[in-house]
Amino acid sequence: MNNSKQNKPTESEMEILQVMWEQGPSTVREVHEILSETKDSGYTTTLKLMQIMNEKGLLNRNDESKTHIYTAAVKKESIQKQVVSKMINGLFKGSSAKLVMHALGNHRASKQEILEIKKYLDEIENKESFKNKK
Amino acid sequence: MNNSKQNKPTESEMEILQVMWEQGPSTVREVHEILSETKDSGYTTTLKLMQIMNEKGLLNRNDESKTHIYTAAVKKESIQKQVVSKMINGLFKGSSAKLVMHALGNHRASKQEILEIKKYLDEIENKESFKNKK
DNA sequence: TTCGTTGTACGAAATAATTCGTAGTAAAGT
DNA sequence: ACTTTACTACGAATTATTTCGTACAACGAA
Repeated sequence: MNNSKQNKPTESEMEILQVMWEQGPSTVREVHEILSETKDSGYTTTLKLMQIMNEKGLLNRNDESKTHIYTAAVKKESIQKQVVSKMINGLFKGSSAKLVMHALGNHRASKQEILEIKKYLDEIENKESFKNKK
Repeated sequence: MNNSKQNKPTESEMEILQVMWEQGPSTVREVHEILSETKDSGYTTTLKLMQIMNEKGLLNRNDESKTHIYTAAVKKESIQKQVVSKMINGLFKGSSAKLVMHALGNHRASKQEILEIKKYLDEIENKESFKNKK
């Protein structure tokens, strides 16, 4: 069933996943090109990493043609969830509210975003009271 | 100047910091005791880690008495900020709102917490419009 | 004083993660 | 056909992190 679980990506693997989520299916060269903008490890390093990630089930690979095409095998949302959870439980002792305020405190959100969040909060509240009524 | 920067704690170091923030100044034994509840490495492992953290400037140490007393040398808030920022920039591409909704989506917040967040959002909005008026 | 207990120090082994060198292969140019 | 170029594979070196064994010092009890 959940094959996307349990293998939590390392730091470098995360960097690669982030590129893949942005770019969609890519070759090693493409990924490496983007990575090089902010990092200076060699091409074979990226290659090796992606091979490992394939073994781990983090990436899928199509090797029909000589130049292989990789695809993210884990959903961004699932990793986000994993990371956020860990953070709430560890650093914020279970209080998502604390995390939320920290997030908003450090990265000023636009008016537009604030509205969205409020709307979202309303939805949650409604769901809550609905549940309580049942 | 900023000696609390640059040395980002490793995974295990974070665990120790979390204990220290909860408990305040502690001995190695005290920290280790708590850690053992969820982990099974030996006493000297914790000791070594804390010694390293002291060298790195993550912990301060009072060694007047035979049994040394350690204290967190970095503020919880500063590490939280660091971690949250990294996450927003990496996983959430700069949108704190996205992170916020993920956080709230995964960890149901209490009515009380939701109110707090709303209040906080109002404050932000006000600050914003104040700034704009100037 | 002599033990047993509780500590620290610290080298070094074990493990994890990252990085690269080198070999080999297919495709494209000349 | 030969050379260059663009790939993959993969072992192995390097570096980072975690873990522990062992030595030794201080302290309190017998």
